[in-house]
Amino acid sequence: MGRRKDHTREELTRIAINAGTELVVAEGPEALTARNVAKLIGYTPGTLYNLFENIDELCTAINIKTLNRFAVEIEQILNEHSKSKKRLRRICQAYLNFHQKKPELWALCFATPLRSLNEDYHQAVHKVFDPVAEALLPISGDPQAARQDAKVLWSTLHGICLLQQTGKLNVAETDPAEILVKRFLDQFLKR
Amino acid sequence: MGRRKDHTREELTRIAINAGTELVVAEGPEALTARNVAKLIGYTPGTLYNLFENIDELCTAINIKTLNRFAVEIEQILNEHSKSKKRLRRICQAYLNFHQKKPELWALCFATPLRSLNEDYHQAVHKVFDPVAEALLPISGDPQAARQDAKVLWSTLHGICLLQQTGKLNVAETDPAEILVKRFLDQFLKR
DNA sequence: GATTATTATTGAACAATGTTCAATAATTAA
DNA sequence: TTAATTATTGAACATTGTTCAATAATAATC
Repeated sequence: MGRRKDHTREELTRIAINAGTELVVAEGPEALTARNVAKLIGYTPGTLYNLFENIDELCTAINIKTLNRFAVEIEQILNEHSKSKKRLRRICQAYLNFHQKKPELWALCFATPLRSLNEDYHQAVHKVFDPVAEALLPISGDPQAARQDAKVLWSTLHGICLLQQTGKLNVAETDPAEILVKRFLDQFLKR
Repeated sequence: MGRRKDHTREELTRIAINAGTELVVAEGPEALTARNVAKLIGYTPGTLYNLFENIDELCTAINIKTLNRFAVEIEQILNEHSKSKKRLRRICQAYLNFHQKKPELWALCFATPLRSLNEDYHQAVHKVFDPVAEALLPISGDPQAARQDAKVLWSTLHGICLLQQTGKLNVAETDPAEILVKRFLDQFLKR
């Protein structure tokens, strides 16, 4: 078959991203292959390389969508609460909720090594990171400290979920992520 | 060629693990392929499958060696220091040092998804984890709290190094891992 | 409307991965 | 010396990512 032009380039890109997302949700990050995505959208692998430089770029595009959705959730939390500590606890809760409800998308976003992270990705990260740093401002003191604390907070959430999901810290007893995050926050916000 | 028997099965296993380690250190985790390792030790890929169930098992074997080395370092730290907080700060420092000096081995151990983690691996994790939980006992109060705090501490270190190495949290400014860990510890040990 | 130019899509190919396993040849046992 | 054992090979298969000339459907031109 030759030229079909059922969709614009932009439409097709969106279709591929959605199909990729479905694949990851249904079968995990390792199911995100060029052939799987192509088959699901009714095209051949070659077409995907018209839309994306490589498969990592498709992966990054999915992650950007994921981050943007999470950013909306954070925005809602900031609107619903005005106290800093309450905000932070709710954001952490939302993070854990995301990890629990969509572990495959979480893994694709945070536990899958990628070769290329473009500017769009870093922008999406900002939309998730900046509100956390802002919520920390009254607690940390100055902006620089708040941003550093936000990185620590983010890293801890990240690490707790990762070690739980990968089982790389399977010692005798297993503590739910919520318990560990609570323990962290109780001490972290004590100021 | 047929049967050579230059080495015992155990020797050959050790040789393969060492070769794999060298490969990872020199060229990163993605260089750890059956063919690369086989070539380096003067055998064919098939031989590796006589020694290991699959390539992940070789990967795990390397990680066990890495963890055991780190466990020795922790042991030394506990011998050199008796104060809990000093111990913990020095352990964190050693962790950061390991990450900085051997980023490829660190990545293989903590940032590479594996399909199988055997009992030997979890035992090696214990040798690194338990001393941290022990050092935390006077600070956390009871043993359960200490173990939970150890998981938090471990997760935070893990997260900070991972986000730095992968560049998945590249916001405007970059803070060295040491700064972030110090900020974490200052608050975490304030009790 | 016929012809030409453009381009979206294909599909076959290549290299590299993990993995298997019958064949083989060197060692060990009888 | 002969037979049994087994460590090692090497070729094969399936699956990856990726490339790119060929193709066929659309768009442009006359």
